[in-house]
Amino acid sequence: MNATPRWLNPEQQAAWDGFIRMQEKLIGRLSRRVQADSHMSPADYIVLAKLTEAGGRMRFMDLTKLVEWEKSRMSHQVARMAKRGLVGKEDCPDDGRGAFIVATPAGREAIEEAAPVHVEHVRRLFIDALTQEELDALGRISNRVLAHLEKQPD
Amino acid sequence: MNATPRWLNPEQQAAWDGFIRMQEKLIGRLSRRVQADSHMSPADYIVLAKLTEAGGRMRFMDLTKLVEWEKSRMSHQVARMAKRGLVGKEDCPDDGRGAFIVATPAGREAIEEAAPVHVEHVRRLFIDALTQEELDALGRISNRVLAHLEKQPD
DNA sequence: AGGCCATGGTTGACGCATCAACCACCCGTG
DNA sequence: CACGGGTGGTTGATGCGTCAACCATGGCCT
Repeated sequence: MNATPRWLNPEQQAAWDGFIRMQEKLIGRLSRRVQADSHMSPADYIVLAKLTEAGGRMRFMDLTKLVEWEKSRMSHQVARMAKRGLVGKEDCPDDGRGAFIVATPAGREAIEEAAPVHVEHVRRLFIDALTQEELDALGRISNRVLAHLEKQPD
Repeated sequence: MNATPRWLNPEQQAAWDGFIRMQEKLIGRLSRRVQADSHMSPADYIVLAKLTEAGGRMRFMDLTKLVEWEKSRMSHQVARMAKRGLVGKEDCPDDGRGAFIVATPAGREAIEEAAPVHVEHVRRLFIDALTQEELDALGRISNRVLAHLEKQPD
């Protein structure tokens, strides 16, 4: 309805385009590497990482909140991982609805093997591209955007 | 194999975590908004945008290269979009294998309606969070990472 | 006790992305 | 002409993410 929508100015456009392109390529490459040399999806990776960091046994919803996912996503994810033997589910005695999700030995082994490879790729593809000042700047910028998002409706 | 893998130092880790978190939330929110108020996926959006920018009619592979996708992805995407009437396919007379992909009137209308809404969300969620200097910094950083990625194997 | 909403978690359908295999046609070379 | 390799494009299987609906239990309030 707006006859002259407020398009981005060239600098804004350049920043946005560059960011999008970079983010797509970087994330894409990283997840394909993880997949290829750990036989794990990024989702598998982060779930196992957070889960084992927390001792390898957690309530479903706690884990879900920890990684900031919605429950349905986690439910599907855990189901797939359970089928592949990376985690198990146990009933919660205190709460009839609840479930614990538990890293299996295979799961622990998988993440311990994957983690150093993963960090090495992060370093190679991302960290090594930038100076520490640039990293700091990016960190600050990211946090500003995050803070902004939380104040924003929707 | 490495007894003491080179973990990231705290500043590096902070930058990486912040970036990842920001990127996930931002992209997630933006694509849900696009979906919700244009009934289009981000993939639909970018394909239609690039296609109409280029006049609304392009060879399949040219379009694929333009958006930097792999052909199978584009093939599936175009098939879905064709089914929904956003684009059409035409045979290429000069090259028996080739295909033109063409924006339909419905496709043009859809993108023209979606574009201002999209840019408004980009502005609201991202641009408005940052100063012009920060945008410039992010743009430079993105380009450095992109350049680095291109030199990197894999 | 009964009723009600919130919480914890699952399910199914659907669209998207990737991989690997495949088909069809073009073109250069012998 | 044949044939071999490269290009253009499709297909099917599989896993991931979202949405909406759903079920079961728990906790509160009267």
